[in-house]
Amino acid sequence: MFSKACTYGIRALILITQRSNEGEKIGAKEIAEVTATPEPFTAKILQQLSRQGIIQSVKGPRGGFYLDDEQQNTPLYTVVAAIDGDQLMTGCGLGFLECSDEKPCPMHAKFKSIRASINKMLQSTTLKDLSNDVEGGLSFLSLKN
Amino acid sequence: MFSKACTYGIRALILITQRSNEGEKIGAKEIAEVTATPEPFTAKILQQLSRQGIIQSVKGPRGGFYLDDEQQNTPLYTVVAAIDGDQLMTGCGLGFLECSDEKPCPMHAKFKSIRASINKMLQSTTLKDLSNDVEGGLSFLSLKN
DNA sequence: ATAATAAAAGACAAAAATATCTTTTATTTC
DNA sequence: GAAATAAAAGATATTTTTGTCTTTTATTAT
Repeated sequence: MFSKACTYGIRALILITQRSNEGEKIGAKEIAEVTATPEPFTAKILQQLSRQGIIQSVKGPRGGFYLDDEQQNTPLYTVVAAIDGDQLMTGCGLGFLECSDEKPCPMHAKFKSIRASINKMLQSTTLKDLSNDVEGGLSFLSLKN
Repeated sequence: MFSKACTYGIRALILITQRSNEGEKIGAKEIAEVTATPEPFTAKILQQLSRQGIIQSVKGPRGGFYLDDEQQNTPLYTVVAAIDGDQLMTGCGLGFLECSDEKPCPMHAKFKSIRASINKMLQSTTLKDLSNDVEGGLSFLSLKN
């Protein structure tokens, strides 16, 4: 469903959101450790998210990554689109370019409601939502791969 | 969502089902042309599906691929599992191994109903269903990529 | 039997995704 | 200002996916 880069990115963002709420920044090394992801690869993804304005970064001692208040309201949709593109959310399930309601591929109808619920979920779930659940003990970010 | 191999495989299977209903076999070359897929790659996927008992194949002149009656009732689930595995249907959305209802990842709850509808769709849709829609003009298999 | 046909198998090639390593730049602390 | 720190950037490596090509095997038709 999502690429590894995307799952690593989401995991990292949830953790950064948590720390940001505690007024802390967090470095790539600790992010990789806590989220069980390969550090240099995760660092690359964070770089990309920073360039795209999804996170803030500060170089140097006591530097690291954080999210400002506005960024904590970023919906998952934006994150997934930034890393994986929007093929999952808008593209044809069988990979056809010309597929549409008017000229549907054989899976078009079957896919429609599924795509709708994926989109709804991605648009209505923010980083803050996910981080709140972890904070409240409803879910866990530190699981093994 | 699906790999290219999987979308090519599904496209091919729908066409083979149509032809099988007309009592015809169809060769890899024509399959690739009609479904707009790379021929040798599609041929490889068909080989794999044949080994896995999802399609029948006959070598030599007038040979080709076809589905027997039972195989036409194969649900998409079986096809997707055969080509892509069942990570999409059963795995964790964030890629964690240990994710479960008891110890859920941050996206677990959000994903649950989506995964359920994906599974339901894949289990309840057969190759024959999809081929019937194409046959009835409700959907189209020959679209551009 | 022979020739023609079409899938099977296996080797090979290219591209994309994943992962790592090194050097540079910015920032902070002393 | 110098040293230390941590992200940015860029080069490189590995693996997986996608795609192609060649040879072999089975079948059919003549």
